[in-house]
Amino acid sequence: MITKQTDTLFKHFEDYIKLSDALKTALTERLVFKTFKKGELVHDANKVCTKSYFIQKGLMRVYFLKDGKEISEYFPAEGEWSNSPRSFRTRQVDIYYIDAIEQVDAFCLGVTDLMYLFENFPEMERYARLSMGTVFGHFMERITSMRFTTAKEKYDHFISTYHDIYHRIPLGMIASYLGITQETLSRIRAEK
Amino acid sequence: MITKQTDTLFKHFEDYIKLSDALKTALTERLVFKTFKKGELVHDANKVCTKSYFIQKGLMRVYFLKDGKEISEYFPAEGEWSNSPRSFRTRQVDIYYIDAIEQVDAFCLGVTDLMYLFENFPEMERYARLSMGTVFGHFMERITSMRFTTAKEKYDHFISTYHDIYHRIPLGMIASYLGITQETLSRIRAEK
DNA sequence: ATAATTTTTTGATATAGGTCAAAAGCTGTG
DNA sequence: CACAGCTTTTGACCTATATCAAAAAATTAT
Repeated sequence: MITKQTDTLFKHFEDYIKLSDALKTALTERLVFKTFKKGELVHDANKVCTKSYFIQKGLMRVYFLKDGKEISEYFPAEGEWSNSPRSFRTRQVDIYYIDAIEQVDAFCLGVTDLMYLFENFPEMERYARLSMGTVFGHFMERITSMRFTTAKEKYDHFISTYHDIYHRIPLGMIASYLGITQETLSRIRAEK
Repeated sequence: MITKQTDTLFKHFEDYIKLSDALKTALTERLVFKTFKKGELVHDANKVCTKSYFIQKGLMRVYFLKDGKEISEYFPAEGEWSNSPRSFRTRQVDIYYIDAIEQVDAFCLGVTDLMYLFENFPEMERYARLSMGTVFGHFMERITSMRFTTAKEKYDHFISTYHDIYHRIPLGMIASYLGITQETLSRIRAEK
């Protein structure tokens, strides 16, 4: 019998809470291993997001459409959860699509299963609260950085927060994430 | 004996969880009523933020300094908690100051008391997770809006999200919140 | 009230970065 | 390999918004 490679995931949980064997089992039973090909759609904005993916390997992109153009919202990577946050939370459709920038290995957890875990393992509530706090902090920092006036400053901040993965993301996607044109970003990269 | 006016606060909690009498009592015992005069400093960036304020009446401003200028981060108002998020969470200093835009009535809850509540009332964990989700949603929407190209679009989005209180916030503070100059904002308001 | 201070508006000018267009560089497929 | 379809770069030009400066309006203090 093949054991699921849940090490990374458990390690992630243990950054926030102590994992009991019972919770480990309950999690393992509910996680479904899933892979996505490069470019494959992970979540469609026209549907309610009922699944959250914990990325083991690879890189995704959360984006939305504005005037027909794809605007990157953020890039979930190894060791992070990926979903359409509000849709997953409120069970309503939202504007975000998710696709795979690279081939992805992930564990899938459905809302219903997650709810079961919240009901039966109070420490899951704590995990969610604490891990959400971390993400919240990143978002705040990002808002702060988006007000840095020049495009160069925005790009520099992007590089520093995404230093491990920025070279794996196409230029055009980074430009829309920063709210600048790809021409401008290309010029910023050229000088220096 | 004077009863604390905890109605608004309890109502806020009950948007997310059912409040037991025991939790109500535990909360009431730990909340300290506090007022701030207009312009008074609520939190100093040079200190660790150990208190969270639930605003009953009035308006605050969370801001930081960039090149000696005050940049508004957001404006906590009636029915919301106000603190320096990362400092409160990590017990380290952070860049944010908080002051009162108007005279404020608030309930103060210290970190230690909050920790006690998390330890003894699992439903508090759930409350925190869920209410944080709401705030998280607002932040995401804001990041999306910050990429709207024109200053006018940013301002329109601000008006729609802060429609109840935008007229109570001085123009200069709104401008720095949006990342535009106050001259530009003044001109936007003038036309139309 | 009157003065003092702060906030907002108005004007003139400069520039970062947008738009449009086209060339160059990559990547994958039969 | 060669072609098709992307992605990135380069160039020319233009516009929204920043800057700087000063007047006007509003708020606060004496």
